[in-house]
Amino acid sequence: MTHFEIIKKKGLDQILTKNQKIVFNLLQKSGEPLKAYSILEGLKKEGLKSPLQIYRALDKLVELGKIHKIESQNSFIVCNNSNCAKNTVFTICNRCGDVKEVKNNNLFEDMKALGIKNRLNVDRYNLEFYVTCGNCKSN
Amino acid sequence: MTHFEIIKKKGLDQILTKNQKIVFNLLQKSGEPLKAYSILEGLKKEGLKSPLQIYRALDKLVELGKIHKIESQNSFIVCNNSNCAKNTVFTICNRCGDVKEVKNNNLFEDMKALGIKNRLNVDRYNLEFYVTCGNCKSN
DNA sequence: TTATTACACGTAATATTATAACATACTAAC
DNA sequence: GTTAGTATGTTATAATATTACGTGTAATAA
Repeated sequence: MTHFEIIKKKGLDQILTKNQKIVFNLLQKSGEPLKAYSILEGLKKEGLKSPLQIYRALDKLVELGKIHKIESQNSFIVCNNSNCAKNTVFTICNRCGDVKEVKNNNLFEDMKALGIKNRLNVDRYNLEFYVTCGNCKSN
Repeated sequence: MTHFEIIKKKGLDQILTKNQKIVFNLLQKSGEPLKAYSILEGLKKEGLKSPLQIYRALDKLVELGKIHKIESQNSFIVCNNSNCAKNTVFTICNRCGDVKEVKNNNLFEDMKALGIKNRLNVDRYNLEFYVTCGNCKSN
């Protein structure tokens, strides 16, 4: 096994490159979903200048499963769920857009069973629950 | 009850306007997901000229539940499922991007139960199964 | 009747999101 | 030392979506 293959095998522990680290750290610090161009804004001071630098890092981080893309918002959020295997379950508030990753393990088990039951031969899934969040409900 | 309210109540049977009809018919004829700008291309001959004309029609059709948006592709497809209540379950092929709306009623029941079980107070959900489609598997 | 409201439509300009194309550099494998 | 694989940097451009403003039309309210 070559050095590269070893690193690839490590998956989540793969060593991040400079730009990947910078982008990942910002997302982690934020804790909420950020858009590519707002990440770029936030990282001008780190020397990042072009959208492509951001998108390349984001693509890689998604591929590694360290972050997820919320498609309906074109935003990115740090993965909150060590054993999601790139499957994603989010709640998204209808009113304020607030996003939370659902971590409940039973839910992941149930979803897996659902794919099998329906013979869909699923590699991966993305589930978005549109809800009214607690905050919006009380206001 | 006013005339407008009556029409709104009718929901799926609401009378479509000229542009909404044109866009819906193209989507229906196509049977597969189309993107806004390719819809625009296809409808130049019908006199539609600007993206906004397309987006306005698409927004309304989504709101009425006559079509769905596939967020990860920025594409739109005719709803295939009379009782989906705007809930969506798609299979999306990892390789060729082919999209199919899943119609299985038991699946919708199971999803509903899942939302309740997890106390997520779900208004609506979108579920995307990433698969390798039959076509791509055999090739 | 005359406002007024609610929509639908048309058009131009612009904003936002994402990628193509090309050049350079680093590191590991052979 | 050469090759392959990957990361980086930069400019330009493509693809997706919305803002802002103006017009028309039909239903409702005064």
